[in-house]
Amino acid sequence: MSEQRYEPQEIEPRWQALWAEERTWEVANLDEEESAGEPLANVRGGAEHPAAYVLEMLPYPSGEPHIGHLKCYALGDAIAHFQRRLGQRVLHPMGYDSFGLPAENHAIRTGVHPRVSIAESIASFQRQFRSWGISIDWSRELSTSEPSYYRWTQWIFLELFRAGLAYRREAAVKWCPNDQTVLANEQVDAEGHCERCGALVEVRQLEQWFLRITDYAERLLGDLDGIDWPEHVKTMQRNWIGRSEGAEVTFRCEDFDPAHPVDYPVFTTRPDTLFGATFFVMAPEHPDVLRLAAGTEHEQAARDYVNRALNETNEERGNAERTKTGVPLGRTVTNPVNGERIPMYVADYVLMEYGTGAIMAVPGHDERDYDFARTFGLPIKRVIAAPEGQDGDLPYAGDGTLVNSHAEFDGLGNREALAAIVAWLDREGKGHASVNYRLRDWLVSRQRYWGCPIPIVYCERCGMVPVPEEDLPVELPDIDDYQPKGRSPLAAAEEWVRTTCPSCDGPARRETDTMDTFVDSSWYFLRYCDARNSEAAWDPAALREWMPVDQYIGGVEHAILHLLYARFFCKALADLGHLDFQEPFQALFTQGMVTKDGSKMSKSKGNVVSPASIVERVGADTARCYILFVGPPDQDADWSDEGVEGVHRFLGRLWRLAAETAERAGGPSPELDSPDFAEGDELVLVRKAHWAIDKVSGDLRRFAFNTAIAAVMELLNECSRLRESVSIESMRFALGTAASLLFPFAPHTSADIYDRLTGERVWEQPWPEAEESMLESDEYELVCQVNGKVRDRVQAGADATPEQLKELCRAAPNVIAHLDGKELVKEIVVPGKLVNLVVR
RNA sequence: GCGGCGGUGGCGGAACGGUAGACGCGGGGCCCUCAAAAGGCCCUGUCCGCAAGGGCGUGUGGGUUCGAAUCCCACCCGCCGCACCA
Repeated sequence: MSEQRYEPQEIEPRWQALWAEERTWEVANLDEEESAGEPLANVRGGAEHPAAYVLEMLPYPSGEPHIGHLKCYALGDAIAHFQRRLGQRVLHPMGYDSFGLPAENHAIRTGVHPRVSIAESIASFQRQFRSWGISIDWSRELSTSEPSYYRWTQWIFLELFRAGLAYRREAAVKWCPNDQTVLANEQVDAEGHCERCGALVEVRQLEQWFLRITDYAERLLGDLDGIDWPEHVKTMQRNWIGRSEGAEVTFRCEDFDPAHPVDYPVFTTRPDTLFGATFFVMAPEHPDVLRLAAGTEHEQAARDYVNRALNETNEERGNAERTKTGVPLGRTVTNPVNGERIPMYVADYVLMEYGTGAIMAVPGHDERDYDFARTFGLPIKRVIAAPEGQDGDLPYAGDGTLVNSHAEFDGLGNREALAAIVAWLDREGKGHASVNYRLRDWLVSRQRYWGCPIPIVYCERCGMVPVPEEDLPVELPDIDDYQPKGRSPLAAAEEWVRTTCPSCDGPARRETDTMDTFVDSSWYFLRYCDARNSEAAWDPAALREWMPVDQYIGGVEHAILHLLYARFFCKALADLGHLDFQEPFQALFTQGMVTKDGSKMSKSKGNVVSPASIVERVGADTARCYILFVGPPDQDADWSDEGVEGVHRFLGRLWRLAAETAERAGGPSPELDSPDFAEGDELVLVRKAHWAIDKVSGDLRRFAFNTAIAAVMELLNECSRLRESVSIESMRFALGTAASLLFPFAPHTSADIYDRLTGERVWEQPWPEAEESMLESDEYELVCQVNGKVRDRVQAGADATPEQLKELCRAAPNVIAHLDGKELVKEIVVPGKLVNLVVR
């Protein structure tokens, strides 16, 4: 018998070539399949089989894939394979998020067109995905920077524009004075520096494009309840949306111009403390601040303060620890509930973006207002008394009884009073119940080259005009100079910019900003369903077949942005009649990071593990199994080369024992049935195989890949232990089962083993089912406890009655020793497990 | 500060309220070999003991229970997210 070596370098390319040749993982849409006549290999009976959509977040193709990609796709592939073998038609596509800053920055440095560098990266990603053996339907591959894709990104933008969901507005944006460009939020570090050049970022007022995601705040919040996502991701989204219930209350300013009083609404979550308002504060950005201060003794001070505040970074302003600053405006407003005139201030602790940009200050019951009042010597009034026995020191933010307010409300519990005061305000026309959100509209314009052009032209006569659908895509022109100079590099492409108005044929200019890349990735999962459609973004029938995504997989770093934007797109598109579902991702799995020596892999730390080198050394199956075996996939995992070796040894042992068994059996034979009349060691091994089927199936359903692989290891250990004492048939069954179970994790090795043993294709086999009778045995080890401590173990029959079990336990030698001279108080029997004797 | 997650051998990690430490790594011993690599077999929480066996053990302190890593209360530590959001 020849000694055989496990050689993944030979095995893996062989199976990859077969899968590529036969296009094994392609699935057709049902309508295409009917007309095409020739069903693809893995379309089993078409419509009879339920559709499943398994999707990993699409990669940003920069350089080469890293270990995090390997983990993500190994994980998704395991799920996709499992679902296929459960009889589902599985859509498992791949694409590239290929617009974006890294490619553009590379172009600025090297002069290489982003299209060229992106194409190289994509080629590298494709090569590696194939070398990892990921079961991808390549017929649906897409790249967001291709005109055939972004044509539809533009179409969606125009749909949103027509619905009023895309609009232009002046806003404060991040501006880098060195690079002369607006920056994406994600390009500004925590200290407010430009990620690229390190300059301190400024805030500028510029007209920008926004998407009206705030219209969807309530639905984005509410619909979280109906989707199967990790709780922490839902929590993050809830916090980000930041819903607050309260009231809008109007304060009137009459001393600015008594003939024309001005009303200033404020938002408060505590209208019950309205009687405690002793001053009023406006944000420095509030448009009326300077007008109010004009002509008062505070005019200059207010002007200086506003200027200083506007030039401060968010980081400085956002620091709640520092002493409160502000300047009086020399004006007063009237508190609507008691007619008191209270002074107005401007202070930077009030934010223009939240609520109305002005607040009523209640220093007795709000910590920030309290700090401000202490600094400026303003009155602090208690209007809520803490319950008996509780520390009610001011500022007191807890519940209690209203005091010092008004005869009508004093003595009420504050929650009750809140409702009563809001009702009163409503009746008097001075306020109403209101809900506020932290969520802001999504700024989508970028003064950047490598992005999707915004399909709008500006005409002197007609104003802002959408590009007609038949003229899409507005293609991104080639340019020579990628350097941003305070406006989009596209603005220099004069020939491209100059155009004619679609509406009046007069001279017009194109929008030169491009879209945030998060727009591109907010709908790509829809395009996969009908990726080659040149007539429309998708055929609604294709979406009905596949959407929503049954299992989405990716990193937590997208917990808010991408996942929130994609949800918003679906809701908006559904409202416009393009979709008939509200949520894109029915279930979400967030994978943990892969670290090295406990820290994040990075080039500067020199601790980067390259998937390509691992695959070259030990094979893709080892790499994939290791990364799933090392720990629960939602947790961070530390890369260990020794651990990789361990998994490699396991695959080698499995493969060698299988190859040897196949040889001993005289080559492959198709039947792989569970041997019927096994006994002794035979039975032990066959039972172990059925146990493994049961264990791996359950573990796969709950994404416990680490314990699933461990179960196959246990099965192999049992095979090794019993190799001399069991029949070739039992061994074939056990090893074939091991390969079958391991296929979702180590597809090449498993396919090879299964082929050697049976001559059949493991991916075409249905997922094995454990025989119920094989999961029970007629004897088991009964644990005998005395006072909850294990004292002995004895063999017990599966059908023994509780009485018999007690009897067995009492007779166990070491139990007898512990019962000596004690009084038996109680006997607990857990059939199949243990007996616990309680003694005194 | 608010919210979320976590704390188990030398290490990664297992464990429907029912045998704590599966599986793997690392370590030790042995076999094969002229030797090594590769491979195979055995041991491996800790302390006492020749052994049989026993004590102690899941961040800390309490509680519920016949029985707690698991449930409850209080606390300590670590990680992540948000943070002057009225």
